Amino acid sequence: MAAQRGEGDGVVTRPEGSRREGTGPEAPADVRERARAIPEAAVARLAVYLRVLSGMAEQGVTTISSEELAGAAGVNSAKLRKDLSYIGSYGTRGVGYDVEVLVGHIERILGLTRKHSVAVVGIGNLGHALANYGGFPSRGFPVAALFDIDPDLTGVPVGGIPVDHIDDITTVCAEREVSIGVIATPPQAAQAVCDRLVSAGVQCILNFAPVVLQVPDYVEVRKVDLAVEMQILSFHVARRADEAAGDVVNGIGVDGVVIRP
Amino acid sequence: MAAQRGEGDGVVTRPEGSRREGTGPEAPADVRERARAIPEAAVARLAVYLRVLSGMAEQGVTTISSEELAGAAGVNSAKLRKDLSYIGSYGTRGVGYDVEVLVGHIERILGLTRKHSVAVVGIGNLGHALANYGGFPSRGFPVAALFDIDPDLTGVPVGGIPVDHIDDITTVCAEREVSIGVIATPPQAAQAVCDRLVSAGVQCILNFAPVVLQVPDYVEVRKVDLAVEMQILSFHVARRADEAAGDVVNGIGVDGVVIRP
DNA sequence: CCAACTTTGTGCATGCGTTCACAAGCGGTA
DNA sequence: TACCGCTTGTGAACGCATGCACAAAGTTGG
Repeated sequence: MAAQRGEGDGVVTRPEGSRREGTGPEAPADVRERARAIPEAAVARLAVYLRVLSGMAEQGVTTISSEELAGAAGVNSAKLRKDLSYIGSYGTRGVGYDVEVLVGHIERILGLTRKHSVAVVGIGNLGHALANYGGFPSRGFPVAALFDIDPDLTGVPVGGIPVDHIDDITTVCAEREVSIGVIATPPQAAQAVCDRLVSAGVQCILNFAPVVLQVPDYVEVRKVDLAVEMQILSFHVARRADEAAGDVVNGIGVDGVVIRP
Repeated sequence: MAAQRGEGDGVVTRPEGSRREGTGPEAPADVRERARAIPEAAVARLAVYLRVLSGMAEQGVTTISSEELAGAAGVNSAKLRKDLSYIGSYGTRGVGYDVEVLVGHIERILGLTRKHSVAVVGIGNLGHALANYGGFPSRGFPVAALFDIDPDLTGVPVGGIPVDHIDDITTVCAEREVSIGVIATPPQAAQAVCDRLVSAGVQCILNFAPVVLQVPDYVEVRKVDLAVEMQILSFHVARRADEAAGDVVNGIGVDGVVIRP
């Protein structure tokens, strides 16, 4: 047990849980890796900054201060500066940041200088919406392939891209160099689809199905779970209702539920 | 069997108030406040546990250990137990958790004992998908209203719900007691729609538009930004490519892009 | 009824992420 | 050129979340 080990290893702590691999010897954290050790939370915000900056650039803004950009992105200016400091020092003290320059650097860090072909699996309501979503191609994520298990759908183009049968995932993904897979299937099918994508070499997956996917360590999964989002909001609604009611009937929620055991 | 939300069980363990409060010369930790002090991250995970547990219940599982549940939810078992401890002590040592009981308590905490009517604004591709999405009503989030700015759409039902004009948001939302607003409009319209929802009394918003919404403090906003998700994945793709390429040609990415100037 | 075994609940330590506060650096101005 | 005001970049403090390890509590078997 490496209890008192304070430095050196353990740069990335992934959720261990149930992985399919044994405790394989990970790639040792090398030096270059550390330079790239940008907090996950910061990466998400960088994407937001990028969008704001792009909008600014379109409006002809050439320079922006951390205070302004932070306001537009909805964050604290200190946090913004720290986030930007992870990618380098590209501001000018006393002036601010050059919008164009910053856009370039963020795009580089986020890997947007190369195209990332996307495959969408599951052409139901959501799949249709995703296939037609203009936001993907316009931002460097061309939808290169669509898949469904329904033979009636295969061959029919959706949003200009023909639908292939799910059995062809491996070959089609390899051919079109798909690097990101989007799962928009019913929950029952999600894990199987995920497995196929992984065996087709896809290492990044965006999962809309309400299931917890089991993947090897080297695969990156992000999930968008509408039910979870709704329930988080529900929690806040309830909290608020309790607050309001709690002032009157201490300890008892509006619907009679005991709040404070 | 045990009443899921009986009024009688109120007593419940009140641990000898030995929670940490010595460190804080702050305001005396409000008691009711504590019940509410569930970390945001834990709330999100509770929703996941709930889904897993519901699935277990359907399969006839009556009891589950923290280890099993944690595995199915993709988290560490210690974290799971800590998350559950935030909502109370409902497990049995040596045995595990009663699935039904746990489901009941999580639902109560998440506020799922009451219905939360949802309004979807913007009936484009995504709006259609959301209106037809079965996951909402089945989980206690009935879609009570749809809105769009296009007069051609108003009146036409989508997924069984008629579309109202966006100008009627205030009255319709009040009538149907909408508590959660979903914004699926183009980015340009999002802030205006948001403002209307807020003035209609909606305090929780789920935003799919790629903009940072400005709202009063008392309004809770959660955002689902596909572009950001894709860019985070892109970041990981790039990081990986750098790793691979960096070992061979230091500083130069596989496609010739300079990675570390 | 006791002993051995299982699993929860939680105190504590660790590490990450956020915020504060300020020195360093740069442009403008006299 | 020298000074002044503004803004960046970052060291350090703080707070929250995570993971570990174990006592407490309950069950099972003899």
